[in-house]
Amino acid sequence: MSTMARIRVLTADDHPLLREGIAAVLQGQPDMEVVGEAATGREALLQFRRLAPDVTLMDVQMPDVNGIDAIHAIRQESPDARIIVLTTYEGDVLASRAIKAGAAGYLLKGMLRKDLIDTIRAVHAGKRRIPAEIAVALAQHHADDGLTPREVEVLNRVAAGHANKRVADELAISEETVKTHMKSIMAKLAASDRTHAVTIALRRGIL
Amino acid sequence: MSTMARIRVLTADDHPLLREGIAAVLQGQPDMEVVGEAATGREALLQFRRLAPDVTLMDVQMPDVNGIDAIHAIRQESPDARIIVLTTYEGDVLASRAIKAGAAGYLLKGMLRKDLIDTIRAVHAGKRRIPAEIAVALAQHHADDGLTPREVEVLNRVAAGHANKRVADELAISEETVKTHMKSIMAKLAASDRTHAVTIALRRGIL
DNA sequence: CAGCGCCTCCCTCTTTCGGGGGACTCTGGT
DNA sequence: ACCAGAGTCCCCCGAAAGAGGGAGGCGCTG
Repeated sequence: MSTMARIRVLTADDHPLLREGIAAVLQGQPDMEVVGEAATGREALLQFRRLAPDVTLMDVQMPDVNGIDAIHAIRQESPDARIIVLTTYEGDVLASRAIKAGAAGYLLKGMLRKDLIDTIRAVHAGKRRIPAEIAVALAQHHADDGLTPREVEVLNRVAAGHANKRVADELAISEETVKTHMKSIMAKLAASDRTHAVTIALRRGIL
Repeated sequence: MSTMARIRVLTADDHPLLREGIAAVLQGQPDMEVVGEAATGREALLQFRRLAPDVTLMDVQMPDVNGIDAIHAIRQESPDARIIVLTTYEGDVLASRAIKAGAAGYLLKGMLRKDLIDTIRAVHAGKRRIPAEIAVALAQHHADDGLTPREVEVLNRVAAGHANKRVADELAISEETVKTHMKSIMAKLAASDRTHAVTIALRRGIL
């Protein structure tokens, strides 16, 4: 046991109390240890470079640089980095982005200690661990999510209460184009009107 | 020291990891101890009755019964219960409701260990601890937002993409009345249109 | 190079919103 | 007894939104 190398874990979360909780749980495990902590995405990247942890637990919503971008950055430098996303369920879009960014595991903060340590061990062993509820959500919306950058830009302004005409002026395009974008947004999200589209987008984490 | 009674704390949060973190922090303090945990509002109420803790740490968003209602229920039975709300910042409405429900403290999950133990000690001593950022948010939207139950009902359906006419049918009132409600909703939230109203309501935690 | 997705623009027509009024009940509190 | 707030209903009217088309350019990839 003492000769066996422990799993070195880096935790990245903007909630100190949660990091404390993770540390407390891992401290009770003989085969793992927290070697570093980060409160922002930028910090996470720096700490990853410095420590080269075996497993990284990464929150998606962090100040400075968000978790998704941090995962991208880390995996660009170290394509075999083992990263687990740790989050309260924020909508399927964030989940799917995290998976696409290269996360090997997805943990909900509501999960138990056992799930945490199981997932860490599994991911460290090179496996992937995506909970069923997330997988289902991904499958359900696999085809549709894809709003284009322009569409997101339009929807953002619409959510802010801007009329089509005003959005058109802001983006320096014609009102007709904005209406075209709105049509395709509502079709993609299966929304009955612009208000519904905004509701869906906010709940899914698109906006 | 050993003769001094310790502050008995109950934690209510649906995130086991966070409860673990709190427990870990309090374990390091000689004058406090976690005597119970709850994962839902209902559990929190039951545990409170059973344990009569000195201080209760309560999350606002929990399954079953939410934190605000749980605070109401507890303070109705024990008006001198000392309760601290613990949450990720969800918008000022939840904060103000929690304060009104009788919370003596408001803690953000992003806060440090020191803030946690300081607030617990202060609240246990009968003081109130509301962070400046929350106080400012409360002052800005001074008199709460004050959407009436009926208005929330209307806005909920509007958020779901229902036209005024349809909302009218669902609530068995005339379309004119729905329009009147929408006018007052938009005025209260200072929204430029229905879509903006929904955005604001979702971000503030009203919907 | 043909096709596809993205972005852009235009037209018509109907429905829906939203601003501006006013007005009637009922309730709870001063 | 009175007044404020909530909830209801009604009017007019201009502006916006949405459903229905069509259409062209541009960049990427098979």
